[in-house]
Amino acid sequence: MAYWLFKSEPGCFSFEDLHNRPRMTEQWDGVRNYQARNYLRDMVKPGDLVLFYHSNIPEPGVVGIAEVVRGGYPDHTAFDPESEHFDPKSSPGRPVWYMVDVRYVAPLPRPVTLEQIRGNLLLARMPLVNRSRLSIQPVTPEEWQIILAMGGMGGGVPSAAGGGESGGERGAP
DNA sequence: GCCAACGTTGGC
DNA sequence: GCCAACGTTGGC
Repeated sequence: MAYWLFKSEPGCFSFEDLHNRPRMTEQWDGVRNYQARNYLRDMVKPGDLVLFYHSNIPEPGVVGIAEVVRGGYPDHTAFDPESEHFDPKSSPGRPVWYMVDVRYVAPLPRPVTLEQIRGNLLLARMPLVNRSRLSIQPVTPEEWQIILAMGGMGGGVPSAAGGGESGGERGAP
């Protein structure tokens, strides 16, 4: 099981939008960067957990948790000339771009801002800090724990969606 | 809206 | 294969 950070511009697709989906799932398509593509195609697996990050806003940061429910499969929006993500280099026979499906899990009680992340030396190696343009990033278990603790979720991710955050709260590591 | 960082494209 | 030009991302 691995951890990831997915970035999205909330004006395009926000964590709340994911929450408001009827089944709270979303196809994470439109990624057009080879390094991010490699992660989606080869590494992102069902059951992996995702930090949902809002970019391009006055206070960017991690706002919630999602879960991967389907691993990498060809991004069909690349095949569609009508799509803004159309790419003639990609075809069903030889797909270039890949997507995954994610499910809403829970919001962070307190969003963790980029400023806070930059301010924590233990998070200095996150790509977010010095390679901010990568839209799909791996997160180490240590970074995961730290960010959840900073967000007021020190006890870990609630097992069920919908986030009853009472009960099993334990001390941060 | 500006600008720095960085990825991609295309000429040679 | 190099490198300049260009486009995009994203913080501020």
